[in-house]
Amino acid sequence: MSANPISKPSPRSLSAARSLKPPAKGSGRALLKGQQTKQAIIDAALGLATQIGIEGLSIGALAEVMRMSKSGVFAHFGSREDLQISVIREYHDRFEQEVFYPAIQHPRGLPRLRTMFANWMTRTSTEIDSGCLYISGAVEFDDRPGPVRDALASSVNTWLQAMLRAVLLAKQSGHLPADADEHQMAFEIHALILALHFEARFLKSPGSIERAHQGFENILLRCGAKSVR
Amino acid sequence: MSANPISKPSPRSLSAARSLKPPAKGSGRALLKGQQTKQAIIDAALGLATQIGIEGLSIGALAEVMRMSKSGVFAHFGSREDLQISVIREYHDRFEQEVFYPAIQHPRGLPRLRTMFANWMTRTSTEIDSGCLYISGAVEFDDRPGPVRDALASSVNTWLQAMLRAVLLAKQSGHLPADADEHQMAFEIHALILALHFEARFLKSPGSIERAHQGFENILLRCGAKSVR
DNA sequence: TGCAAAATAGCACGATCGTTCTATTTTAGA
DNA sequence: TCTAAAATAGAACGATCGTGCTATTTTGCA
Repeated sequence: MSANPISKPSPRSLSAARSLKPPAKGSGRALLKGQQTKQAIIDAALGLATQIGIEGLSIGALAEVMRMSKSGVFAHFGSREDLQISVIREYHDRFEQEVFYPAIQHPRGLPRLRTMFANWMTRTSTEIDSGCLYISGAVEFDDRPGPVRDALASSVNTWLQAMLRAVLLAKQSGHLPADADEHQMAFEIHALILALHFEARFLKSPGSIERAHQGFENILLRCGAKSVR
Repeated sequence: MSANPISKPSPRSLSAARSLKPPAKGSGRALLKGQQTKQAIIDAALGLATQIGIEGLSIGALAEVMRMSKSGVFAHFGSREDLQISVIREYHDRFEQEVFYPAIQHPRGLPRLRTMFANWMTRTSTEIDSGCLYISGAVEFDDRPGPVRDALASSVNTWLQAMLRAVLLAKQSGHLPADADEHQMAFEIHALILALHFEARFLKSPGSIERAHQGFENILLRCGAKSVR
């Protein structure tokens, strides 16, 4: 809707706000103790969720990791659903920071598109040991309506839209021929990431990263992309 | 290992063996009552598992669907793990019947490869309302070792190997150029199926089937496939 | 330093989970 | 038809789940 396809960076998505250091005197409003632990809980919850899934996330296990009581953890969230949504938001913010923002530093067109894909791939292959919340979440909530699914779908769509826009910009910059189908390209790029995740993480088959990268180049090649690097 | 990349059809994978009719007099060994209900339980369990996942499968819910007692259901399996593995085997058999066997009726090369992909796509898009056990299972068990994961990975690998072999045969038949990279092609084909499942089932975005089909043709086009239909 | 407020702990609840045990019913074959 | 075996039911178990409720502790500010 707005000019920026990914939501503007909120204060809490900055790494400074996520630190557990005592309130920095000079930096505006400091986090109260409660907010600090809440953020720490969300961090731990994200770690658990990327391993066992959003649905598998349990308050008991989370409390054990945090060395807190169940009710102590629970009190920070109105319900389990709230916790799940908080985790999704946290993942969204990190995804933004690690994949999207670094990419839009590059000039629009193929350079930016290439960086986006590279960052996305890096994140996916980093997650070989931790799991992608968007992918596992899609499987867990594909026919389970509710606010958690909505939050998940919203984040995924936001990112896919950003990707689509990057392809479109490449076309408008003349890096791609005018008859290139940006939707088709975005679909195929997304497909490569999914295959990378599946084959690397589940099947543990080597060479998946190289194949995903090659697949990306194949798409550009077929579309007749100019040799812009 | 053997000549046939997919395991030979076992008697129990035939649809006749899955029917609940009283033992057919003339057709060899009839199923005992217990085996019939066991098969009916597995059928119902597969239905549940494709909706809520293999891990989400619970004996209580299954008993309710079957209108049986929990212990009555449980007695057919030594454990929940056994039930889960039985469900995976059932899925494997159906996948074979609906995707693999019809395809190898076609002449090797592009015709067979095209049929394989078409059947695979049909199954995936049929499953828009039920979920693919291989995909959801991969997410659920990607870092959870054990016999269930092993059974799942074995089935998936068997099918992917069959797919790879079909690509190789297309190359050997001269339908694809000699320098075509069959592993790369198989990777990209798998990717399209995953994207179809993700976008159609989770995002419910229309046109996914057409895009997956187009993606497949793009792969063939890029590789310089002969126009064999 | 004292005090209200915020954060956390402790406990209990009903529900559901997989599993085991023993009884009861149903089946299949002589 | 009779009977041993197979199939199913019923009840109970310990564990874990999310979520309230009420103390107790800790925090931040006047």
